[in-house]
Amino acid sequence: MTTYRDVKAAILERIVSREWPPGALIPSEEDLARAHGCARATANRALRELAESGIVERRRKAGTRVALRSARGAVFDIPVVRVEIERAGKRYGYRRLARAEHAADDALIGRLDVATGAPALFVRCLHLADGEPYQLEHRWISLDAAPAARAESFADISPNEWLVREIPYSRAEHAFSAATPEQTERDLLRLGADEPVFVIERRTWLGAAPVTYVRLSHPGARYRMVSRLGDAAA
Amino acid sequence: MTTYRDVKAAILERIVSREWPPGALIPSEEDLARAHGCARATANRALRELAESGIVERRRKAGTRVALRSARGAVFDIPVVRVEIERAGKRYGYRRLARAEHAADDALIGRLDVATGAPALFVRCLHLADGEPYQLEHRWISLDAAPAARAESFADISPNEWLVREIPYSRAEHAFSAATPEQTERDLLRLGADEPVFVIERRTWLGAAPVTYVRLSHPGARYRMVSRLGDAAA
DNA sequence: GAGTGGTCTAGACCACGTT
DNA sequence: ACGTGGTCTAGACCACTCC
Repeated sequence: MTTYRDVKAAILERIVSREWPPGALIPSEEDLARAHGCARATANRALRELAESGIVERRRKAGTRVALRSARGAVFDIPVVRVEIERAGKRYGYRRLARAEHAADDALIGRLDVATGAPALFVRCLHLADGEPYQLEHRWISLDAAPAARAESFADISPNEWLVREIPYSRAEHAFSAATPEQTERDLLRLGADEPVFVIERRTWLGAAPVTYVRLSHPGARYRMVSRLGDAAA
Repeated sequence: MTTYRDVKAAILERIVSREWPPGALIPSEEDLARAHGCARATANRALRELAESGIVERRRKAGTRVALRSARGAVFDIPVVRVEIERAGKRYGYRRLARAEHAADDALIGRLDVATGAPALFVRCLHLADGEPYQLEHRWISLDAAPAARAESFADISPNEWLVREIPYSRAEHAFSAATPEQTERDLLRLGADEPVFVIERRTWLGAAPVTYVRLSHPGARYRMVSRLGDAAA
């Protein structure tokens, strides 16, 4: 039986061998199905998945071509920080530094995408690995989207973990950057004089409603964010 | 006609409304198909795609559950730098700073994953936006995988762009980090005294053969890498 | 207009893993 | 053992877009 994986591998093999170089036209679904002795749906799934991972580009009538790829689709997993630390074989530590309820001001509106005066909860906390500062978390939670957060002190559980358990989301936006830490941040993360921070920002939505904005900073010199390996490979 | 998108949206809607909270069991493909009056294959595609974007988790026999999601699948596009600059409405500039052929030494072997003594080409160049340094590129190319690079001076075209045009790849690995620049880098990027760099590293393979390792550094305070918005949303 | 991809259907068989 | 997901088939109709 010819599977869609077989077809996918066969196509990838021709691309890799440069028999079909970047820009080349790949046979139509029907031709591929005939050549491999399978149903058109099978060839379709192979091509569709190759297109999803950016290896080929498809257009009706124009056909399927080997993509001239820049470098699309680096996929990153950002795990719960506790899991990340424990997976590295270290002891996880947690300290809540601050918790306060605010009405949204202008600065927050830009980040959390809520209306003026909307109730929001701010939490600052520190995650430690083997007692060493690992990640500093600044978090704003929309109390409209997650009213249950009002009853939670976050003294023992991090907002990160609580949200994962309690509030789903349907859309997320991430940004990565490098920054020079402010004095407070430098002290909390016990950073060296010239050491930068690696910053992950995330905003999530539940349907149309913004749920949370978080800024996670790591000691830059000791942290690397590595992408999941490409799934397109054989 | 009920499409797989309809089914997907209907499921997402119940997740978003918390009718099916994180951890909840979702009806089986067969039940969903019956409920929506569609074929099982249609329900299957809806659930499969939701699983691919990490919204649900599937296990044979155990069924499909709303995922307890950390934050998986932030997808980043890393475009050709020239395109990135031009899309921002700026004038693109390019300067090749160095080009040299080496046999791979230990340091390179760790990064490029080639054998000792394998021939490699090193290129350093600078990309500018409106005359301002934008990105510094350190590149090693395996001459086994891309022998044609030997004939290319890279005086007028960046290795980035040349590789995209000439050599396909089937797998890539990315890492992002923050770093303190060395003096040379600081000068080339015209960085302020305390300004960190945002570093993107990429390794690519063509089948089993390593193709290239590149380190791209940006002025950290002026650069943000933002993820494509989630595709799961309605 | 004609070729290509996009999708649906109804049925089938199999693999896996929980029970 | 049995229920669930994983996949294939053969055929069909439609939508887009290039010529």
